Amino acid sequence: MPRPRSLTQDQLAAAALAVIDRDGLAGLSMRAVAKELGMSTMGLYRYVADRDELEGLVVERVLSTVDPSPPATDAPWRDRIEIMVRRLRDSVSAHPAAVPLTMTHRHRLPGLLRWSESMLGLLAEAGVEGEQRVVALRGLISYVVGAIQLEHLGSLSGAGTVTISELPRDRFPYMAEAGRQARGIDADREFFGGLAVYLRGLGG
Amino acid sequence: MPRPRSLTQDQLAAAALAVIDRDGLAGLSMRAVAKELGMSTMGLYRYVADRDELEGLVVERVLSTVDPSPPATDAPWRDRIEIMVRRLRDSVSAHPAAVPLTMTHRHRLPGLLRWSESMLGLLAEAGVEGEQRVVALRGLISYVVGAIQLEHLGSLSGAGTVTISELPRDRFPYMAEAGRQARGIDADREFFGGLAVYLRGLGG
DNA sequence: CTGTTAGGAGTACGCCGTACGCCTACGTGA
DNA sequence: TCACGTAGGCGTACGGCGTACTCCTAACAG
Repeated sequence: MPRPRSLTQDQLAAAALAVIDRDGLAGLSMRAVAKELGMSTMGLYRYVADRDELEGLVVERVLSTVDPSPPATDAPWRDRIEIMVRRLRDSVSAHPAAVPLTMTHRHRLPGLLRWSESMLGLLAEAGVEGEQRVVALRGLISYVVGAIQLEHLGSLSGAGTVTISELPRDRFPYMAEAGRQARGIDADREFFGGLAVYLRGLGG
Repeated sequence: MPRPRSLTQDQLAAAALAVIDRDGLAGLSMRAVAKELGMSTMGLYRYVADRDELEGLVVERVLSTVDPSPPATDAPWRDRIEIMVRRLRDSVSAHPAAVPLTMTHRHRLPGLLRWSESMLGLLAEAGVEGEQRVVALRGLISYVVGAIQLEHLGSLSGAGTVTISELPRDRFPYMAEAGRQARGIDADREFFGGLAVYLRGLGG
C-alpha cells in the first residue's frame, strides 16, 4: 500500500561513483551526490542510513563487475588464477579514485564470495590442501590488495623512483640500481611479475 | 637571533599518535592534537603546513622504529627476510589505528629506504637478479602492505568467517570448508604462511 | 637596546554529516 | 470513494572540521 520508491540504491551508488570519478574521492559528499541526482541533500537519507552505507554501495557496485565464475579454459591452473586476478584488478582499476574505499569496506562484499569460491577450486586443483589452502587464498588476496593500492598511490616509475635513483650510490648501491631498472618496468609487468612469484611458490 | 622553537615536529607526531591510539583515527583533528599539547589550535600551524603534513609525521614516527639493518645472523636468507618483514609488521601493528595513514603517506618514508636496501641485498643473496629483483621487492612490499591491512580491518577468524561458514554448502563447498579451517589459524600463522609461499616462489 | 621571530589566543569562514520538521503526492484496503 | 500510511521533497539548524587572519607578548642575537 505504500508509495513505490523512485530510486534504487544502485542508482545512488552510480551517482556517487560519477562524483568520485569526476572530482576525486575528496569531492564525495552527501551534498555532491544529492546534486548529482538533482534532489535535496536530505533526500539521500531515505535510501541510506549514513555516508558509510553509501560508500559501501559504491564498493559493491565497483566489484559487481567482476566475473566470479572460473574461466572456461583448459589452460593450466596458474593461467586461470591469473585470469581471475586480472578480472578483479581490471574492475578496481576502472575507478582508481575509489580504491581507498574498496579497502575500507571489504565487509559487505557478496560478489567476492563467489570469486573466492572459484579461486579455492583452482587452488585445490593446484594441489593445495587443508589449512594451506586458506592461507594461500588470503595470501593471494593480500598481494592483490597491496599491489593494487601501491599501483594507484604512486607508481613504480613515478616521482618516487627519481628520488631513489638519486640516492648516494655508496650507501645505497642496490637501491640505485633498482631505481635504474625500475624505469623499464611498466605497471602490468610489475603486477603480474609479482603474482607469478607467488604462484610459483604455491605449487610443484 | 630569533626566538628558539619550543617544540619539535616529532613532539607533534607523538601527540598526534597519542590521540590516535586513544580515540582512534576518527578522533584525530587539529583541535584534538592542540589540546593534547596544551596549546591553541592554530599554534600547530607554526610547525606544520596542514593536517596532511602532520599525518606524514605520524607515519614517519611509526616507521622510524623499524630497524633497517640486515640481521646479523648466518641463518639462510629466507629466515633473514622473514626477520626484516617481522620488524616492519611489529612496528606498524603497535599502532593499529594508524594503519590507514601508513598506506596513504608512503611517499616521505626515508626510513624505509634503508630497509629496502637491506632487503635488496638479501634478494641478491637469494640469487634474484636484474629486473626480477625490483619486481620481487615490490611484490614483497605489496604482500606485506596488503596482509597488514587485511589483518587490521577485520581478521580472518572474526565476524566475517562466521558468515562464510554459514554459506549454502551446495553452492559454496570450498568456502564452507575454508571457513571451518580458518578458525584454527591465528593471524601470525596466516601472515607468515603467506609470506612463506611468496619466498618459496623466489628462489631455489 | 633593538630587531626579529616564535608563542599564544581568538575570531571567522566555508565546508561537512546529519537530526528534525513540514507539507505534498501517491497507491491501496476499507 | 476516501482515508491512511508511506515516500518525496525542501529547508533549517547544530556541532565539528580545516584553516586564514589579526593582535599582542616573550625571548633571544647583534
